[in-house]
Amino acid sequence: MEESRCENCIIRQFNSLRAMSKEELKKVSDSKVTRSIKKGEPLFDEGDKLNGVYCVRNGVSKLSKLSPNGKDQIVKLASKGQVIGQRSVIAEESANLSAEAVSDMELCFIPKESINSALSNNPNFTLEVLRHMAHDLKEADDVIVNMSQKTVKQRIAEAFLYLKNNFGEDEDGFFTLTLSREDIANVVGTATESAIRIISEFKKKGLIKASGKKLGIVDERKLKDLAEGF
Amino acid sequence: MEESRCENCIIRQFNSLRAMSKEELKKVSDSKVTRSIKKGEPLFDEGDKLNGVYCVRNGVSKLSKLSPNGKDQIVKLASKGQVIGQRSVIAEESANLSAEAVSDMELCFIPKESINSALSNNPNFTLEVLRHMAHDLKEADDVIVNMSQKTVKQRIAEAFLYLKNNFGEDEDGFFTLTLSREDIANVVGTATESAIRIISEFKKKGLIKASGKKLGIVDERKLKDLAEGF
DNA sequence: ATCCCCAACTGACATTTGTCATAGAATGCG
DNA sequence: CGCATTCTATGACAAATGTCAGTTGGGGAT
Repeated sequence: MEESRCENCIIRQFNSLRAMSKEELKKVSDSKVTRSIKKGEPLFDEGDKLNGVYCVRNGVSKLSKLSPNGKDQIVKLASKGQVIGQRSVIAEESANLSAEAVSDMELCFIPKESINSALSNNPNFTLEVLRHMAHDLKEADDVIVNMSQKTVKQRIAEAFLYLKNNFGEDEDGFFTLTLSREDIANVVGTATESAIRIISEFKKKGLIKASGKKLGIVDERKLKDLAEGF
Repeated sequence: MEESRCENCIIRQFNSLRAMSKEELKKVSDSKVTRSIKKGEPLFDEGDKLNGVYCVRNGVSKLSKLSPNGKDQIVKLASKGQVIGQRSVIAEESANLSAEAVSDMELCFIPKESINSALSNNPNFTLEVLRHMAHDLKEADDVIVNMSQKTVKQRIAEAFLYLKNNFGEDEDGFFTLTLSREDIANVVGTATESAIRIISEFKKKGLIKASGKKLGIVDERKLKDLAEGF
């Protein structure tokens, strides 16, 4: 069971927990709860009060928000090493987004008390969290620009590049993370049918490939050009 | 000149500077430089290295980003009490957005050294900044959802409500902040002509009013319904 | 005042995107 | 294995939005 101690967990190297002291990590480790979630199961819903944060050990979760017209917008995909729910815990607000597993997941739940105590006692940790959030904010601003200024076609091209760069591909060049067409549509903010049509078009043009539900990139250069508007 | 000392500045009550200690504020006050900017003048550009942050005393600045297709997307409007450039200074990155005055402005430039020293020495301040950034991040997520799921008409309706709620109106019910049609278009992420057409439509329907360049809300109820999709 | 210029506006049209309907393919389940 | 259900796909059409072209009008400069 030694590997399940936060002090020894490699995952934390990727997130703000690395700025915690030995003692703080011990406290976190003692209070944490490991959870397994199957693909399709919810982690929490928009409006829920979060009593802590989730540190992703394995798998991917989609963070989405329901718009008034009834459609889901996926705002972020969180995978290994990412911490989910920080924002709500820090701002002491209920969750702004809902989280659901898009692949089987393992995560550690860390009660907010552990986080809060570190935040008020360890300036290094706070600063580290702050830096992370500053980075997230920049990414969010970029997404705003993409969403409002790029065409659906450009955004889907970007989504493909994003899937490759963030989650990788297998030996055959297919994405490690398999998303449904509906999820892809919800990432780029369009109708499922539109997404499917454009994916078919990309396939015909030889930019991407598909096998069953798996998708992969064939011509990255052209896809990049397309995303930039050429 | 007493009023120009940060220690006595009311403005700071609205932002994270309120969490600074007396001594820190003194240091900030000694190192700060007051700047006046006329409407239309730039504060800094995307990619610039910021050597500090700006605290807005008066006026409004638009923070925008150029998309690859050559159009400007306004991501945020910053007014009295807001701090501009925090994100870049904290993340130690160059500016992700460019800033330009949309009305005459007065601001205080605070060198990053003062900020950084407070960040590493005063956990309360760091936490306060963190909370602010968490709030900004939530707002950004909401904007993402709006941008990708709402129609241009809905977004323009929202923009009007936003202008009223954030910058107020004069005794005749016109917005305190006057934006050009182009700026409005860039806030909601659409073509200037589309924005103008929809504004005309709203005028005809008696939802809003216009006098010269000034705009104002007539029927807030209906405008809200429209923004929500009814 | 007059001219000039840029912002505001309008029309016509092309393009993009959403919606509805339907059919085939894949998947899970008894 | 066969059925039901969900996902993928495609066509036809409607609606939303962008683009281009041209007109109007008000404010500032001289």
